[in-house]
Amino acid sequence: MATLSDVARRAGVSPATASRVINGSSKPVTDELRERVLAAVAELQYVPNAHAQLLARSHRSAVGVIVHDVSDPYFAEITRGLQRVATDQGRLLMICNSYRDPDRELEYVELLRGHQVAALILAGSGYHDEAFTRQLNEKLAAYEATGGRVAVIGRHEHSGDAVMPDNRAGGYLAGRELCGLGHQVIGVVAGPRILTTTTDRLAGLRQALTEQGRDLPERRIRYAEFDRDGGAEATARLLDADPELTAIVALNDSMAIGALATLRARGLAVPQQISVVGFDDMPIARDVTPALTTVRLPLVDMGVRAMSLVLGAEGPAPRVEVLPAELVRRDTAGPAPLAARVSAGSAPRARRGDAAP
Amino acid sequence: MATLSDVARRAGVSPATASRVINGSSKPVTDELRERVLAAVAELQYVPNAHAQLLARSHRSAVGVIVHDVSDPYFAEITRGLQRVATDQGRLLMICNSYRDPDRELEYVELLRGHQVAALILAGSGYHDEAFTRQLNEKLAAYEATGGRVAVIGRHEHSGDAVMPDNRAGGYLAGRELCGLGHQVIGVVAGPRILTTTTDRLAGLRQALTEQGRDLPERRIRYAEFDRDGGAEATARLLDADPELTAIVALNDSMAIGALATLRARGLAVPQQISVVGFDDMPIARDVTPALTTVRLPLVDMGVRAMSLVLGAEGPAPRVEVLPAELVRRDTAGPAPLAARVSAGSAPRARRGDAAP
DNA sequence: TCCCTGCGGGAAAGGGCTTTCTCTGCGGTA
DNA sequence: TACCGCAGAGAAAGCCCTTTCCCGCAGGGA
Repeated sequence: MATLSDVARRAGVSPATASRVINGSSKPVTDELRERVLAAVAELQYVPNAHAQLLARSHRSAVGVIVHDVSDPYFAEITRGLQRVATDQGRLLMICNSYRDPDRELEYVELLRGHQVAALILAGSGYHDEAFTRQLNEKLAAYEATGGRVAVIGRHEHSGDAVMPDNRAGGYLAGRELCGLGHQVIGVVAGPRILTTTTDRLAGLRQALTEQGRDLPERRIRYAEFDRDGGAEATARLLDADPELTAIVALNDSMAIGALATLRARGLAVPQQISVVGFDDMPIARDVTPALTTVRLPLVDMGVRAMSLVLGAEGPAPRVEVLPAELVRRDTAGPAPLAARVSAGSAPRARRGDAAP
Repeated sequence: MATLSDVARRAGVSPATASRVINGSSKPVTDELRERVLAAVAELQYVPNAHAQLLARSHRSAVGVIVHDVSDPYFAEITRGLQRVATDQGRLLMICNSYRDPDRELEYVELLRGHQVAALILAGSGYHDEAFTRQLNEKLAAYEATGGRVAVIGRHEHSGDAVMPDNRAGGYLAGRELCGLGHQVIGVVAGPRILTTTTDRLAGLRQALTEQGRDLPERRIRYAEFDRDGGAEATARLLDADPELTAIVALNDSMAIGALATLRARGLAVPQQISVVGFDDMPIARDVTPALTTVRLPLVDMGVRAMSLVLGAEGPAPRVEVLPAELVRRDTAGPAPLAARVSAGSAPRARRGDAAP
């Protein structure tokens, strides 16, 4: 690879001058030398060694992002938001997939710290795991001690800037909607129970059901991977255990799509025989048939906020932004089948104005 | 940030020794010193500066990847394949989204070169654009001249290692299927015409239609963005211009999903009134209703091959691997409506054994 | 006893760049 | 004429590591 001194030699100037021309330094350089340097750069196809530059400047510019999986639409949307702000500010993003493996998450924190990122964003749910949480916080604290900025998306036991989707309120919304439609026996297709996302959404849902005089026993909750196949499988187990189910809440849209697949395979009509509510409102939700009723989270906006937080001025106290969830009514949630309503007694539909907790 | 000399000082050893301990050098170090160094590392939460390391070692290890958009399922699948091989070999991947912007693609080649990547993979279609192609090739040549390895996925005017989906054969498969089902008037929902992917798929399709005595006039092709909304919009335009259409080929699955949305909105039954064939077989294809008939490309495998090519031994001549396309019959393609068949005369269904061109 | 060998450790030379500091030569002012 | 100031260029000191080279020392063979 051609180096800066190659360029300088070829142009007949010192490396210092070459560097100044190439980086558009404020220090003035005569046009003649400038020309010569530029010509040498072109002839040698010179590209500065990024590592040498980063080493020489103390300026840290890149931002590290740890997500569960960028190709998962949930994170793809968040990443879009992150990217937008980063690009506007001329920042390079280093994106790492943890694939929901806590150890890998820890490793990536180190890796990104080693790469001298100016800030770190942890997107994706926190874990219910004491030991992991402690380790993560130690690492983050060490990073912050050296001037690194950190923001988390979703609930983590980290006391710093955070943007959080209101998962609990979202769960509540889903539950209230189904109660309002007269459903009595509601099953849940849930993600891994170690994720706070799962437990928060579940808590909101449970609260809504309790308020409406229903209950949500553990046997009507099935935990599985947070993806399409996990949803399909959990739905099958749910149906086997509880044939009188009239509604299913899937704790994310991928799982909901898996649920729809299982229901279709078993010949159950949605929403006539059984209703489904998803979570997240991924882009594909409107394109499945029937179109998915789901709880929308402002994913892109979450990314935008998190990146703004981390690139903006440091606040005196940690800032926490909670972004609201919103119910999107499409075609997978309908009134409970008459038989079920009559036998169990119907509940009035919740009024639109009811507030979430 | 703590540096290596901080660690060395604290452990009471030289930086050389500290480095040897930390990197597990083959040079022996007494247990006593080793302990002291390790302790210092833990106390200081020391993480080596990756840039300094990369500068000091001449060893280049990371691999650069330029895709159109990782969150597009097409590239997500390819990336999965790339990642798998890279991870196995302990390589870091730097993934950049060009968002189908040629200039950005050029920029990223420089960026990655600057980051001293050991190899470069260009995933995503080539462009029909002389000037761009020349510039790209210059940059790639410069990179290869310094020992960099390059592989492309998809057709590019680059004479190096390549893995290519057989887009043309795929288009042919789609066309033959629809002709076999008796369709006479077939429309195409195409991606940007500047992409080789678009033109290759179109060429195969046209060949199939021509062989079966149909034609494919330009007015039955609508070019739009290669995504869901592009597909929806192109379908609408197609329908407006040619109401007697009985089949639509969408040149990728995202567009096909957009097409289905438009057809649903207009109350056209798929496949009873109109058939749809997609392309790529993205994961979601089986979950839309009706499930999408499409042309499958071995996306993950393409990624695996490309990464293997680029990390394996350098061949004497450029290697080109063509991966076959395969028709996946699901529920969106059915026989042409009787009225259309009778009025236009039906063609016999193609035999299964027919070879692609 | 002396020399050689080999082990464990440190000194120091890069790696490619940025940036401060220094130097030269010129025009302008007293 | 002497001096000052400044514009424009270069020398050189880092940035933080890795790795080669070298050195001192202990043990073994002659």
